[in-house]
Order: sequence, then C-alpha cells, then structure tokens
Amino acid sequence: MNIIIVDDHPLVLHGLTAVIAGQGDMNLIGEAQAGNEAVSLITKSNPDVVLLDLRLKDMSGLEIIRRCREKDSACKYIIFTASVDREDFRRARELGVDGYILKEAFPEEVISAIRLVYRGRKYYDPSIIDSMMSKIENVGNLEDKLTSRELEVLTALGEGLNNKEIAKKLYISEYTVKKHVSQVLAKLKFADRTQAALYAQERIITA
Amino acid sequence: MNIIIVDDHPLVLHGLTAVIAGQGDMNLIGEAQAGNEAVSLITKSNPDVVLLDLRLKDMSGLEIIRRCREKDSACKYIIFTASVDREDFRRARELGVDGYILKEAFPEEVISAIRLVYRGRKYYDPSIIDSMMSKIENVGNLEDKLTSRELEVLTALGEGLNNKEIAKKLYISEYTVKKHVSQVLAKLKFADRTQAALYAQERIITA
DNA sequence: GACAATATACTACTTTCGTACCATACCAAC
DNA sequence: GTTGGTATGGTACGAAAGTAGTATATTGTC
Repeated sequence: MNIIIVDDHPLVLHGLTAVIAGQGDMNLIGEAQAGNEAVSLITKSNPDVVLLDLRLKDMSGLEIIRRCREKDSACKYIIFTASVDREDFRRARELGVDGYILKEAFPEEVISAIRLVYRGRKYYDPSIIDSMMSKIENVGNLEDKLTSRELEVLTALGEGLNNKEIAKKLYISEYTVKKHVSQVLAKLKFADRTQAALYAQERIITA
Repeated sequence: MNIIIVDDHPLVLHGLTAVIAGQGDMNLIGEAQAGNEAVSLITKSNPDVVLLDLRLKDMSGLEIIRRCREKDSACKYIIFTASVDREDFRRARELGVDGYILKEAFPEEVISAIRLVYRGRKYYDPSIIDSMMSKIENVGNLEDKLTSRELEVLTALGEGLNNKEIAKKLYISEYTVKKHVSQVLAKLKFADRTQAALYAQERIITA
C-alpha cells in the first residue's frame, strides 16, 4: 500500500510519517507541503492512498484531488484536517473523498482509516457526527406524544412543505392540516412550523 | 479483550463469531439471543466490549445497555444492526453507545470498530452519515452568492428564529431583516423561510 | 350504550411572512 | 465624482400561518 502525505505543517508530517513507518503493510512513498508540488508528485508516483490537509498555502486539498482525478481515478483520498466545520466536511464528501479524519484523532484511528479506505470502504471521524448532531434538545419519545397523523404532518414539515402542499399530499383539506400543525406545535412546544421542521429534519426517519 | 455478542439471528451470531475468532487479541466469552439472558450474562462475566442488535424479542438493545450500566459502567457497547433509521441512531448516540455498525459492513470494519472502541474511541458507520446528508441538493458556494449579512440571516433562520428575534440578534430593524430574508430566498430559490432554515441546518457552520 | 380519542371540515380572526417600491448612507472601483 | 453594490429603515399590501371555536364521523374501550 503506497501512501503520500500532503500537509504544510512539518510537525504533522513528521508525526504521520512515524505512525505509518510502524506498519508493515504501509509504505510512505512521498510527502508534499504545497499544492502544486503535491499534484505533480501524485500524478507521477501513482499512490494507493493520499492523506491531505484541507488548507494549504497555494491550493485547497480538494483542488488537488480534482486535478489529480483527471489523470488517475483509482487513488483514494483521505482528508486530514483540524476543521470540524460542517461546510468543509460537506464539500469534501460531495467531492467524494473516501475518508475525513480530524487531527485530534489517535494514531490507531488514522491507521484504521487508511486500511479501510484502501479496501474500498469509507471512514468519517466520529467527532464530526457528534458536532453535527446534539444541537436540538430532545422532546421525548415522539411516538408517545403524537398521533400517527400528526407524525405524518411533522414529517412533511421537515420536508419544507407548506400547508397547501401537505393537504395535497395527505388528501385532506388545508384546514385540517392547520389543525394538525397547531397540535404538533402545542404538543412539542414549538413557536412555529420552522422550528418544528428543523426538529423533524434532525429527528425523523428519512428513508 | 473479552467480547460478548447479543443477537437473535443465528446467522449473524455465527458470522461474528468466525470473524472474531480469527483475531489474536480478541476473545469471545459469551453469546446471548434474548435481552434477559444478555443482561445476566454481561453483569456476570464482565466483558470489555459488547456487540448488540437493536431489536430483540423481549427487550431493545438500548434497554440492555441501560440495565447493565447500573452495575458496571466500564464496559463498551457497540450497536450492530440493519437499521439506518435516523431516529434509532439518534437514540443510541444519546444513550452514549461507543459504536454503531451496520450489518452490511465488511468484517474488517467490525474488527476496526471493536479495536477503536476498546481503546476509548468511537466508531459510527460511514453509511449512516451518507444517508443523513445527501438529501438537499446543493445550491452552490454560499459565500459566492450571499453577502456576509445575508449569511448571518440565513444562519439565524437555521436556528429557528423569527424576524423579530433576528432583528434583535443583529441589532437591526425587522424591516431590514425581511429585506435580507427576501434576498436569501430569491438568491437560493427557496419558497419560504422554512426551506431556507432546513437548508441552513444542513449546510451552515454550527460551531 | 356511553365515553374518550382521533380525524375530518369549516368559519372567523390575528399575526407573521414575503414582496414591491421608495429612500438614505456608506464604500470601493473605475 | 459617478457608478454599483451593500446595509439600513420605512410604507403598503396580499398571502400564509396560527389560534379558537364548532361540528360530525369513526374507532376502540369500559
């Protein structure tokens, strides 16, 4: 398994090198501290896995991936960054990166991630998920508080539908929808549909 | 590392047993197919890691954890289930489980997860994150489309605030808030604040 | 059968939201 | 110094949203 590391912090570079050196199945074939350097290194040396930081001096880590993908698509990319920013993570995922590890991770976590990704799986740091959830306080067991119809309405709210659209979807009048919405807001103590919708998006079954 | 498995599907039990048996550092010390059985097994035999299904015949996996925690709190728990249901995952995370793996995972993923959890880290199946995000289509780079003030307003929308509250928060009049909200909706092509709020919750920086 | 809970539909009313148009002030670019 | 973009505050108005109250049908329980 041939690995390349791209990071502009010498300390990080050093730490990763040491961790990877201890693994029998991993072979560090190159390092880069800047974007341009990284692109030419990756396209030349054909690595299996590349670990890269998001923010470099001349180019973002995602930009490096975009450029290298034009030439070789088999290589796996893992973002190794300090950013728990949701938007950063989203963009990386959208580009199809195979892993996303925070710099606060333990060495064994990095090693696990590299192995998993190399074998075609993905790995996202659990801390990211933690930071993405745990925002809205729990209201209790929904099924206990809401009737099944009210739950359907709440789900529709979470899809961003207005009353007319919900009425159409559930084959009932808009008046009835209003009634249900009022009930939901009262039971869960929300001020308006927007708060209910946000709650629903976090809590309700999507699949 | 002493491990216990709780699952009412014989096949799953069998598969996990085989996978764990191949690992030098893991020792399977017990299995259970029902909740009550599991609770007494766990409290007696003092395992390091317990893998359990969410749905059993007599008791939920989470209920097992609750009962066992009263006696021994050091043990680590990993949910091993077929459910990608958001609500299931949320409840498990809220109870503080250390891992959540889907049954479609590869053996090496399960092994990785057990090792990571044993060492005090967490592990959530990446597929869950995938299913939780990929819902709302991307609108483009927000920073490019919205002004900084509009971004602030959008963020506030994502917190479920109404116009009056946003005005107070940003020290501007409600009229100006309306103006910004209108602009945001127009630029991102949303029908109303609820859709914008849902988008914001998925996309915007929270920390 | 009586009773409670639910789902439905409607009226009436208030509040909030969203848009259109207007106006001022600031700042940076050309 | 004029032009364009942004932030601000305001008026006016129509469309949604939300609440309160009334009414009917259905369902399940005691």
